[in-house]
Amino acid sequence: MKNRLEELRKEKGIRQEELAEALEVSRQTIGSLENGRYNPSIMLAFKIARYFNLKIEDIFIYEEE
Amino acid sequence: MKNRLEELRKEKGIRQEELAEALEVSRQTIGSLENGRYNPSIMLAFKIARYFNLKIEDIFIYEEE
DNA sequence: TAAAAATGGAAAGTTTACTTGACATTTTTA
DNA sequence: TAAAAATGTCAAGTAAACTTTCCATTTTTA
Repeated sequence: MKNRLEELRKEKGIRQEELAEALEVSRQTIGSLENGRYNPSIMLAFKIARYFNLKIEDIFIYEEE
Repeated sequence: MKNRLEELRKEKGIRQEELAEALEVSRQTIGSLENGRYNPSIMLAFKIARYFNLKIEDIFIYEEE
């Protein structure tokens, strides 16, 4: 799964740490998502989508495997 | 988080086991999702949405806490 | 209405999403 | 260009999403 997190965060002009605080997760979690080390839980995906005013599908791009 | 899994599955007239096979998870996973014992991973949520030809947000209803 | 099929759900184990802490590298700013 | 800020990433621990196995209960069918 790919995602547009880094791109969207930079559009907003905020740091990983600020996004992490807004979403109530650690900075490392944001870094790990941006760099594809793992996928978000569905709860976190919902929080991210709400934060950016987008649908989950607009941020996270599902790919088989 | 609430979801419409049971409702959608019954509309299709299929058993938990059939849905489980289609999604490549165990029957217990389907049962656990339908009965709210836990939330799906985002990968499974994507598979479910694709199976029913819906958006994740049309199946899983995010609620705070 | 008895047998068969479907569902509910617990227990114990594995994997993955998360945490905190620490330190190295890269980027920005003074 | 040196210091400060931001990011990358590892390690070790916890939590939650899965698995398989098993058995009880409910629903369907013959």
